Amino acid sequence: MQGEHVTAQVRETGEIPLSRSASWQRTVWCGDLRAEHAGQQVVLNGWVAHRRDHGGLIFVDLRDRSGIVQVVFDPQIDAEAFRVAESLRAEYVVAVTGLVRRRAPGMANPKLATGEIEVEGHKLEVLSKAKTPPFPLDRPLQVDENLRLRYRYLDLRRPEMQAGLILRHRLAQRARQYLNARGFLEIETPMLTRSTPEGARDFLVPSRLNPGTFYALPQSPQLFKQLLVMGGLERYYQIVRCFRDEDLRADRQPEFTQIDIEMSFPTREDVLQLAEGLMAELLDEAGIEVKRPFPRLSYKEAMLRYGSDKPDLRFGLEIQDVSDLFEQSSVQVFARAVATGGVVRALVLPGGKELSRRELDELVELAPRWGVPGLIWIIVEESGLRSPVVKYMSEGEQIALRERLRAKTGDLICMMAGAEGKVAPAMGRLRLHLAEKRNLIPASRWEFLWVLDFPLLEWNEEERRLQAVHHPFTSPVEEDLELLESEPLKVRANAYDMVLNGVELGGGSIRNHRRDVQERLFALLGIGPEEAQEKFGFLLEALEYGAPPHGGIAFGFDRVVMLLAGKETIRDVIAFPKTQSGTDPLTGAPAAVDPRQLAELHIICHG
RNA sequence: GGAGCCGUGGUGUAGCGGUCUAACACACCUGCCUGUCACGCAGGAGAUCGCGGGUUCGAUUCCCGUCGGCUCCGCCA
Repeated sequence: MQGEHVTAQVRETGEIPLSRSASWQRTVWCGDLRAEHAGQQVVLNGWVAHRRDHGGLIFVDLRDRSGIVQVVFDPQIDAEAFRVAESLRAEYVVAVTGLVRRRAPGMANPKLATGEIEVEGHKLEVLSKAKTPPFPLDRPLQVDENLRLRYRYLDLRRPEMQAGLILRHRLAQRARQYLNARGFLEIETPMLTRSTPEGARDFLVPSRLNPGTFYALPQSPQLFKQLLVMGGLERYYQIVRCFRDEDLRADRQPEFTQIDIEMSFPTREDVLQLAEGLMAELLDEAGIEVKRPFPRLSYKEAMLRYGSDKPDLRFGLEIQDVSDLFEQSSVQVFARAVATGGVVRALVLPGGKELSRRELDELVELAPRWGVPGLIWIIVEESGLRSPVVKYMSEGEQIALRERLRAKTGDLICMMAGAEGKVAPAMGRLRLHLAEKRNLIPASRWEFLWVLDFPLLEWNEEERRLQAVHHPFTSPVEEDLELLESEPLKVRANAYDMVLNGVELGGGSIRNHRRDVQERLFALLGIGPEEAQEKFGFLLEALEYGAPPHGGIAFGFDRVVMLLAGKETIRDVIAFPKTQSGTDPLTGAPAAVDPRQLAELHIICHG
């Protein structure tokens, strides 16, 4: 890029080149100008951000990717340039030739990086006129997102949007640099691949050459990266687009980007260290220092203490088990829960006495939406506990509860009882709800953690079968291997998830490199020998030709950028994202196609 | 598949059964203005209140449906 060269020269020598090959081409970027450049002749290219017309003097804020600089047009300096400046409007694209000069004392603008100087306009050329933009580009944004997406090229001119994409670029480069330095090779994998059972819904691509058959876009390059290490490439990475045809969320798009990593002969520890190092590097790029090693929690402990497999550790409100205190209780919901193998869990909101009766009732009403029938609140008063249920609780239970929870006067205790699988996540929701409501989440903290020892399998009630928690290629923990057929739900996986501030950033595992184990897993997942052979035969076969032990991890790159850019949705760090209904208002995708195209693809559409 | 919130000049909002002939700010247009930087001043133009139906003497306002956006649940190995 010529512009980059311009910048390099300016930064290294402070000298701005006199000209480019064409007279209107920039010799320096707007945002690079400083007091040291005063007295130098420059040519600027950019967009008119603002025009302030004082009648006899016109100020123009000229914007390019690097920033904004003020250009002054004075009829006594150049009458022709002044005349052209009078015709300028917002977003006109111009070339300005002029002289950098220090602003008069008291005239500097501390809000601008270039505020010490301004450019005296000598020549002004309009390269491109512009209609009035449909929404303002110069102030904190509050515009319907549909409109922003329809005019994405305008939205992208906003410095805030550019900052997100620039950070994204820098993070991607830093990741590559880190992995390159550790012997990882960036290798591309197919976008047109085969659909496999398990996992998310695939996007399908019809094959013209093979009527009635379809490619699938990859949900991730999982199998290919395993085949690459089996192919002896040892260390692989890719910053790669992945596709999943599921419903969208603020942090989920149908196409998204992963930093995908796989290596040969690693221990779990090797992968964790590599991943921590990578994240530390990326946060450093964003000017954030992180504490290492990252704390680790087992899945079980995470569910107990935080009611989530991706706990937000920026605040407390830890959940505690109090089942044992209520085995014999006259509080029926508690006693019955314990008697039927369930649990009683509690958390303390310090100072929660401030909540109004109305707010407490609201919590009770929310409980069913979190999947449990109810919630019991107890306020710790100086005189004792106050709660609708307190009359059923014995003196001993009250004392034991307070001591166990270390609840102080003025605190609120929230409790739920029932099956552990229901209560734990509901308590997790409650914990997040209270933290948000009470503003307990500090914005500028960066709390990483690893969640380890996930179960390998879980029961899918709807399909009445076992399914992989992570994916079917994850290996079981060695000691648990013998339980695989007898007690499959107790088998732990060699898997790990990295969490930052309650957001799942990435996950991975040590894979199966033994065919027999992989086949046993397929069998448990209800994939019989024939189906396994048909759909995964290539993998099973590869496992027989000297597959090294291997494992890796993949990060949701959009989420990393989102968090580091301080955004609330990954759409703000993706140049051209889709709406929640999966459409692109800019291009109109998805759209109907010509019947001839369908015919060629051997496709007939219904409805 | 489900729940919630939103939809009013170009943008963001106010109005929540009748002086609404729809208000305000910004943007836009015209004029004035030589030190502004979200310039200022004066004037002007610009809206079938997302769409369809219903209730009512009367609907931007209430109800139902529908479309679109967002948030969430389900879903996302």
